[in-house]
Amino acid sequence: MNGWVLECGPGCLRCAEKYALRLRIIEKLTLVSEEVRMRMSRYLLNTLKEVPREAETLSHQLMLRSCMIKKIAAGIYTYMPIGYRVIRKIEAIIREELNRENCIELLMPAVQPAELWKESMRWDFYGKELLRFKDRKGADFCMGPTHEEIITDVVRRELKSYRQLPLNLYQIQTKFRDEIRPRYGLMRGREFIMKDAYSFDVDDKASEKSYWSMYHAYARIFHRCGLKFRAVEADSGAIGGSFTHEFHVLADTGEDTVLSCSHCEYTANIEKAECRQPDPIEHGILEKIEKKETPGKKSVEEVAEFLSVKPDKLIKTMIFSTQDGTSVAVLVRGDHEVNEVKVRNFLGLNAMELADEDLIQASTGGPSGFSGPVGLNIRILADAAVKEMENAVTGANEKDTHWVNVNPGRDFVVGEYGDFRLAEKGERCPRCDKGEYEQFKGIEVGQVFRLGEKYSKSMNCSFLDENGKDKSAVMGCYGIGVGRTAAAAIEQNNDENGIVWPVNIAPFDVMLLNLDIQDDSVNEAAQRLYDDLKSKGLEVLYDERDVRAGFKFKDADLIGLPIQVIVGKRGLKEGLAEVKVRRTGERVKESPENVPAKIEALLKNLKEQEEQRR
RNA sequence: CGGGGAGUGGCGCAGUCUGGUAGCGCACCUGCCUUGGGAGCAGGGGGUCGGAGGUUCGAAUCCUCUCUCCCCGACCA
Repeated sequence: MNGWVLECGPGCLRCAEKYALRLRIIEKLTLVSEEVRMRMSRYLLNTLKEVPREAETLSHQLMLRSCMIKKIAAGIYTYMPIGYRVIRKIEAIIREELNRENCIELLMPAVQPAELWKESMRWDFYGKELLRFKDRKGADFCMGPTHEEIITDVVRRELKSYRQLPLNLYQIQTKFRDEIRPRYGLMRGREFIMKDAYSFDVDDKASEKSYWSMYHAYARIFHRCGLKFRAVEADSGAIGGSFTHEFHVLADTGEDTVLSCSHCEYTANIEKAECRQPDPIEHGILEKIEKKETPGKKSVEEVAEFLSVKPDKLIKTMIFSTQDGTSVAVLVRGDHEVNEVKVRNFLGLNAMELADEDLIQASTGGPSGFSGPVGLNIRILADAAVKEMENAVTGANEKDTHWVNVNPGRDFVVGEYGDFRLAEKGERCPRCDKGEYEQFKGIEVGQVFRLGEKYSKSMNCSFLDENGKDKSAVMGCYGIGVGRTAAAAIEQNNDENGIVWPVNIAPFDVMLLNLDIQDDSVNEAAQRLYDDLKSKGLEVLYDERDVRAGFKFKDADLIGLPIQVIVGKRGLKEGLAEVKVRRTGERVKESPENVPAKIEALLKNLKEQEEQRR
């Protein structure tokens, strides 16, 4: 093409000095490779005007349209050059922040032998999510969905003395989980890049310290990624452990629901969110219990309407079947919902499900829709709010019949009262007296988790303490979904024209648009700008393709680099280039010499704003 | 795993009911023209119609089996 066909590179003596400078900058940025000139015509970045049918969510659509990822199979993607740059940026931030907390990076195998999983008892416990296969000798292996087994094995071989602790090891690696239903692109893939870290400490107290140091590292990481997020208290699930926080990026398309107090710091996953103890009521006259016919009225709404009472006068009775085949009744107020996670944790169960028609009939003597606690002979749990109910309505355990004027204590006995319902937005905060719950949708991008001695005990990872006594290491594990973080960032930063990358994780800083590649003076100015920007350490994608201006504008907006520099015949006539801020659409004209400084100032500004976001 | 839907060129789709030798838009290549928000005209390349079997003179189209993908639900760090 015109004038700059000659590539200069590391071998070019004329540019040797400039080159050395670039290499130094690159090292600092911890990006592995940097091309001499990021020319769009020589890059691999084919944008799509139309949205592939498979893409449901915005981030997925935009990633496909901007050529960040290509699907190879369900939940399995290639990270295309521009997508991979984003991944590397996020990884670089993670590395910096973890290293600052004295975490040490290593890399464990993706393929893991079954024997370690059998040792930790998870070979049988982990379901089909674990992709298993045999080698040529018939030995069992799996693709690692997580690395507790491997890291515990690694550390138990090395760990001898309490003097070696604390220890926190991490890796950034591709994991595989054979999800039932992968979807939403990188948001929920089967193969995905994850940072996982594991801490080892002498005791609970030290482990808690490690936990909070990771918690704070995570907060810094997501702030630096320019994301609005919340650290939420979460259910510790089947892995077991005392407490855990999930980091959720706030986005309407998130799959998780998060409740957060408007006044205090309390924030929790809806599975975990506590309900405030109900205020005691003033007791009135207890009416006489009475049977009413309620033909065909099964749901709370139907019964309430039929009997002309409010739903909160009803006691909803849910029958669950447990692992051992017994059934449990859970009572909640008619306008509340049972929180199965809370019930399951209270009962110490791994699995529990709603009873089917047969079991309901067998447990209560009546059909579903008419269950109630009166005369019920199975274990009964009740939400605290039920205790404060009077003259309530509930099923009579026979077809088309309900009791009215039912009173707890008088007409039925509850085994245990507790917090068994889902919290809702607008409710008063359980922790402070001033706030109420606000609700968010969130994308879980990270989790910090205390494992205790679960793995160190079963796999015998121990050390000698200062008294020469053998002790199990106290562990914690900490994950960040790297690809999911990228997807969440798009979910949170976009407009009708495309992606709006936060500065710190944008694939490049600047999109340089050359609008008149036939014009020598424009070429010369654009090229000089390119070199000036690069020498300032900025990452520039140079669009010098032979396409119309409109095409370049559309692509630039779609790809969403924070800053666009537009060089064209028109502006250059007045000696000016144009600088556009993608996020705000703000445009300023500057003489080319001033452009680099202007951009640096704009980027600094953007960065500060983004890192402050909450 | 239950329910629903779809597989036709790189992407988005029509054609399938009623069988007759595959088409449109975008993208790509060539030329002209145009050139600050995804231009226009002309020409061109590319598809064993997911796969296997069957029916038929003839199958993208009808039948059987199979694979893959998507959506809803249940599940899940």
